[in-house]
Amino acid sequence: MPELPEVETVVRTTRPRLIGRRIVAFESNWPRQVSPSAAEVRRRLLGRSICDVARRGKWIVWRLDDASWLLIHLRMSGRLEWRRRNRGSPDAASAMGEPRHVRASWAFDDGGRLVFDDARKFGRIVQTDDLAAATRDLGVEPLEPSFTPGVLGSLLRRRRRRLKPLLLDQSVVAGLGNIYADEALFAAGVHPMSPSDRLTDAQVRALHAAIRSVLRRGIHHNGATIDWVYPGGGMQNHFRVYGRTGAPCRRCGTAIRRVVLGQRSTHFCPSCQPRRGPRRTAAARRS
DNA sequence: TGGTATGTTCCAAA
DNA sequence: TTTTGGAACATACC
Repeated sequence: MPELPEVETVVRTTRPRLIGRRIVAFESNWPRQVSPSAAEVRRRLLGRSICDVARRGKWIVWRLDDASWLLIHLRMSGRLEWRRRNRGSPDAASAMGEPRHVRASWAFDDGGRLVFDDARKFGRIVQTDDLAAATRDLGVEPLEPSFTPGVLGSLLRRRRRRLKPLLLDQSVVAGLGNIYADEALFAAGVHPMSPSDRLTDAQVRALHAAIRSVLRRGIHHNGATIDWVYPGGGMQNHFRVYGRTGAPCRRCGTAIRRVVLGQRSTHFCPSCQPRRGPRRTAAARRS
């Protein structure tokens, strides 16, 4: 379920229940996803209190009272879910709908228990004393004031890459994923295969505004519910291109096309997102 | 059965 | 050097 809006929703909904809580237990059933190691993370977490819950790109960031940090990445299928403290039989737990793929869990001093459920085991849990080092490779935060059209333009123009894979590169812009990249490119009216150094200033400004707009809309709708992984969001009802292959473009009626770029499905309107850029009027050419 | 999946990393090749 | 493609990770769903 995890792109920036979904992660932000998780952060906002878990924050009030996590801040001030002391961690009294940590368990991991899939040590490969825990760094530096499950034992070390448990040793470092036990007894610590959570001072803040934030987000950096697609990472959930817990600040602990010893100035250390716990980072959680949901990757493709991770989710955090509150459970009551497990004190019944396994049957009782399953009757309560215990998630089927619990890979890790935290118990807190108020009796709460948070589980990390992750069918595909791609998720990551990282303990660190150096947040800056741990997030060194992440690019600009697209909703921060520092993300300006000028910044985006310079990020795009100092490379020559196709726009779609570039937007998915977390070291360039942190937080965009396959859904919101497609939606942003549509909203900006630019073709996903456009070379990043060939956009006009107007196109850069449009893409900048589109990125912020689709992410804000995603957050407003609590993210998108796409499959069995993430319930609760409503943004999927507002997609203009993602998952709409063959359906008529809501703006012009042209059938939405799907291509594969960088091994990812890419959806776009061939009419609203022309490869050669929008037609320029004679007046615009003269100016 | 095969294709697809909201993510990332690593390596090879162009 | 930069960019791209493929495989890998692991599981579920249609």
